[in-house]
Amino acid sequence: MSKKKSICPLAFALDQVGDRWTFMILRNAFFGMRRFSDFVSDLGIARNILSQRLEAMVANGLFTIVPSETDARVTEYRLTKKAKELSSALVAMRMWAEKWHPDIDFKGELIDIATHKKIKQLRFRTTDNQDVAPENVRVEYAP
Amino acid sequence: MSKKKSICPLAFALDQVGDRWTFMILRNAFFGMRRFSDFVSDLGIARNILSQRLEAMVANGLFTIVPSETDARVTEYRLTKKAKELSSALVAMRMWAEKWHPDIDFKGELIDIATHKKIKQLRFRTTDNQDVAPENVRVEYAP
DNA sequence: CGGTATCCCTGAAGATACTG
DNA sequence: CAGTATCTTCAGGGATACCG
Repeated sequence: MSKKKSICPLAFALDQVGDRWTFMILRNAFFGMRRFSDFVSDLGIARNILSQRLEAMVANGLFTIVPSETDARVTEYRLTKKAKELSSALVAMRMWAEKWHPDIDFKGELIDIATHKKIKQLRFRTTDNQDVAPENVRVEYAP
Repeated sequence: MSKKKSICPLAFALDQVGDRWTFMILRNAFFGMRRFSDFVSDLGIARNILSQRLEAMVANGLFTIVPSETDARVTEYRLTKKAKELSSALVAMRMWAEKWHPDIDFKGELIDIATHKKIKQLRFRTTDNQDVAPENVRVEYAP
């Protein structure tokens, strides 16, 4: 490994969330998990490691620490907007896994909370709001 | 670490592409890279590690090995459809990085190859083709 | 060219005990 | 409860030499 300041956005993103534990922590957080001990017991992660990850995630603006309103001794890790917007990437990975491994019995389904219908595909939009299929998206470099 | 057969689709996906090198290899492959030595020299990855990764990726159906048509001695790693469809997830991560770190000078831009317009947002669609914004997508569990 | 076979070594993860 | 502080282990990565 050992990459310094990479100009690749993907590498950059991976610097922040490319770690396996970070992903799993995020996943649990998306499901409403907010407390240190809950992460420990659910993920089976060592306390010191979790501590490191959370610290980094706070530093990267993925979590904000908030004292619980109900119990003063309890601290809550709340997802920031930045973190929440990463869910699209996780959803994309989930859809991919479901599509290519239909044999596996995954739990849960992606739904639109407004209409309650199942999510089937991912799309993109141009700056002028035109629909674009994923396979038509490319990275282009200016000379 | 140490997760066996996890029922979480995200964990499952990470088992296949959750490794840093795998991500970078994929990225390069999306840009047309196909040969062993090219990955070695561009990524700076150790040969044995690259070998391991490629082997796993072939086993997971991300690459197919094809003898080069131009040079018989050369082997090509070609992305499968499965791998290509993962690009959506990478694009999502790229968009996220660009949005939240506009200060960074990332190279290249996402464009629609049909109209050549810039890609701005990611959307989803329900099974009956209705548009859904990312923030309205949730995972729901059946009792 | 496209790997395989070794050896080494570091850094990340785990376990555990302790603290505010 | 939510961490911190240590200690230890081990596997993953790097370097290098070699092979078909």
